Amino acid sequence: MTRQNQCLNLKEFLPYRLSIVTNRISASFARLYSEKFNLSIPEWRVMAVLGQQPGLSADEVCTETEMDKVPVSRAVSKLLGKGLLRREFSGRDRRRSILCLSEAGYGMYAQIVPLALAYEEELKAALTADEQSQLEVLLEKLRKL
Amino acid sequence: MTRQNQCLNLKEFLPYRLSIVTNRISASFARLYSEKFNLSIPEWRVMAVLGQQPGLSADEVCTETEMDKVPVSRAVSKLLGKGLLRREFSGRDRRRSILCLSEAGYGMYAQIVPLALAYEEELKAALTADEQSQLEVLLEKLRKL
DNA sequence: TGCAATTAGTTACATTTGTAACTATAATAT
DNA sequence: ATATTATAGTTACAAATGTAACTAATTGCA
Repeated sequence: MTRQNQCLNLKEFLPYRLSIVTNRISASFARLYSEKFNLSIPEWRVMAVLGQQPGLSADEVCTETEMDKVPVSRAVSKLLGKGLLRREFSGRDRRRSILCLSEAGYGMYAQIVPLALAYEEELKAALTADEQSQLEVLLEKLRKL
Repeated sequence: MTRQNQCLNLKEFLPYRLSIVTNRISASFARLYSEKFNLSIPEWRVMAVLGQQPGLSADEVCTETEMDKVPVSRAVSKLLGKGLLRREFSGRDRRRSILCLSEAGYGMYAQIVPLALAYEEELKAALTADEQSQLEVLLEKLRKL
């Protein structure tokens, strides 16, 4: 048995390739909003989900974004501190928070969304229409694992 | 102009979907080797590249793995401490390190490689042959961005 | 030669992150 | 009713990470 049998070609290894590509994309998109708006990745994620679905609890933000509750809690308190978020607590269950973007938060969100969409278009522009729909299918299949 | 125009559907947003899928995959693969062999992700990456290409310098490990030199330096010193790596310094340029897996390192590497390949097979098993080759093409195109 | 600029790698410090413990409220069971 | 368990969210502490400063060796060039 030669060493070749026990060798892994990292550059062809699927999890590795996925993470290289994804990390690059995440990082360059993050630069877009962190430089201009001074938001961390978790902060942006919380804003993104609340922009679309106002009134979620912190817990619902966790499930929507697949984030842990600790980073969500920290992002929420930072966003509250910056005045980008409003928080109430449910009357029925006083543990449960009700989170919405504030006016300032919506203003910032409305500025970031076009940047995000433009960035996505830029990515898609590198792919043919067929490849774009293939990517949809592939991501969906891998997600379901 | 309605709010809908400024709204981003996070679940359909490409960078977001990519990062969810990739992070899940990375995390579940990392569990495989971190639980059994107590390796961090950077440590595994360094071992993986040296298993394939013995004798690289730390700097070359950086370029091969797309890691920063600081995490590489830390991973290397941990691996040296665990006896999984051997290090010499080049005679021609005494700054330059020459890194190889030790016997123990090869032993561990040889145990992890089959796990890695099996995990990759498991991922690929969720895809048809066509989809597998599409994924190759897509990753390559996105990488080149 | 010798002095500035580069390069390889490490260290220090601040920031981020993750795990686990904790508080407060609500639901469940006896 | 009350004790137990579960849930929402926060806090504390340890570990990981990134940026920038640092050391040591080499190169380039005047």
